[in-house]
Amino acid sequence: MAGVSQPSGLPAPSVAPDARRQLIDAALRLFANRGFDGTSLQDIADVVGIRKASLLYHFESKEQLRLAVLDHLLSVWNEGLPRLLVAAARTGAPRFSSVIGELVRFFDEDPNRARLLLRESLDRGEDMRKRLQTFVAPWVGVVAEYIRDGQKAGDIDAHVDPEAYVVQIVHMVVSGMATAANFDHALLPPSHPLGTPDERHTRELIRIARASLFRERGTL
Amino acid sequence: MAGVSQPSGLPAPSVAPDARRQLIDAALRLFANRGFDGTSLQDIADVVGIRKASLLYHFESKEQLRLAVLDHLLSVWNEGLPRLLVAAARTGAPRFSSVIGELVRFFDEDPNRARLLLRESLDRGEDMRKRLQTFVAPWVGVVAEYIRDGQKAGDIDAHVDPEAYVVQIVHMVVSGMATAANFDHALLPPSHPLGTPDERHTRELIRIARASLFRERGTL
DNA sequence: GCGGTCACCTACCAATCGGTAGACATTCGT
DNA sequence: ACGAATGTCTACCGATTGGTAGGTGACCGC
Repeated sequence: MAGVSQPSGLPAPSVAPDARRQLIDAALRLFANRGFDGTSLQDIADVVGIRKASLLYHFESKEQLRLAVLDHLLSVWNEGLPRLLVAAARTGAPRFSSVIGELVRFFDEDPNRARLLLRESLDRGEDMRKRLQTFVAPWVGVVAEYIRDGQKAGDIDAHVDPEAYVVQIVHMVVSGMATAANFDHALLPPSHPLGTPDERHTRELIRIARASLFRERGTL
Repeated sequence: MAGVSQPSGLPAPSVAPDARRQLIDAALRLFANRGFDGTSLQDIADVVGIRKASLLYHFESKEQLRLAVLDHLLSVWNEGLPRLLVAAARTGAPRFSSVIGELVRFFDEDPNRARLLLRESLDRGEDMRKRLQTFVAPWVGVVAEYIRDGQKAGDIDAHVDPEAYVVQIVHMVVSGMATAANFDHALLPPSHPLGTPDERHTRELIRIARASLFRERGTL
């Protein structure tokens, strides 16, 4: 039935330098946009151009592919971490701009990252909690400590709850990037003197983060 | 038009008057927690205690059940809208507290609402965009107008982009409530002098919203 | 030349998916 | 009392799912 259209004798050796990598990339994109349950192994194999059975040669199960995608994402995050901590080592407003800039950049580079993270924490909260505890919690602690320094020095509002503040901002960035295209474009007029919905979204995000942090109103 | 309740003309209620309602409730919970694709009609029927075929008597397809769940959710939202607009009709700080309080309450009442909304905008952004445009955009406009009044009166920061601000805060509330249990508990220590992670989350959310809105630092 | 491993393939499987057909019982207006 | 809805059931369907079995060719060190 359903005579599978065997395209040909498949003469192409199909270089396939890093099929594994290609599969992870395709899976990231599909998982992020359709969800884990909404994506079949067939879908992923089709994108890469191999058979489903060949996919299962590289990853012994769908679950393990999921883990590989997540591991890959977190390793990319870890690569960028030093740069972020360097940014956090500055002082005052430059520090603020640098840190939040690095954060935004990571997800702006590929919004699928934000979508996947959001989906994972919806689908498998328990697993995600552990991962966040390992990969993000220490970094949150570092930034929170910088905030406490700022509070002692007097340039950061004493009412700020450092950890909770960082978590909220991260949350805002992640979920914002994940659904910005849908959410903001629906609620913000497409053309406006202040700019495109995306621009207004990002600008206001940074304004909110800054205005709710420093004691004195920032000078833009 | 979708007649909500028959004007006493139809006697029809009969034995299982709320099978439909039960199914919608169960579907909301399951869709919110496992996603649409991660939930089978069998799962939903099991929760209610009927057979899958009986479910399909009430909803002619899974897709229509999805739409019914969404319609129900938005009708509940619409029921609460007047109260929210009354809150918005106040002035100054009380207005702020009332509005954001109503918003938080809606999702706090049942966090599945936030989870479902977030999932829908990830899974079917296009559809969600239209729904938001119909049900939320007008309300965003009203609140934004109030913010503009406040800016003219001088008690709200002139740098605030009214629409973008409202969207950001709504975004923060929705995605915050949707994943609070996982996200915050992972990154905030379970016991802390400032309170539970939930308390700190909500308190900081409101602080951020307020501090980034008013020109003068609010006095709590 | 030869065995082994790698990376892919075809062909298949049991389970589950959303959905249909039709029997059966209860309740209703007439 | 009776026919018609209404709501539930059992039994089934074709398609798709994640996963397995086993074959084939290219390339490797020896």
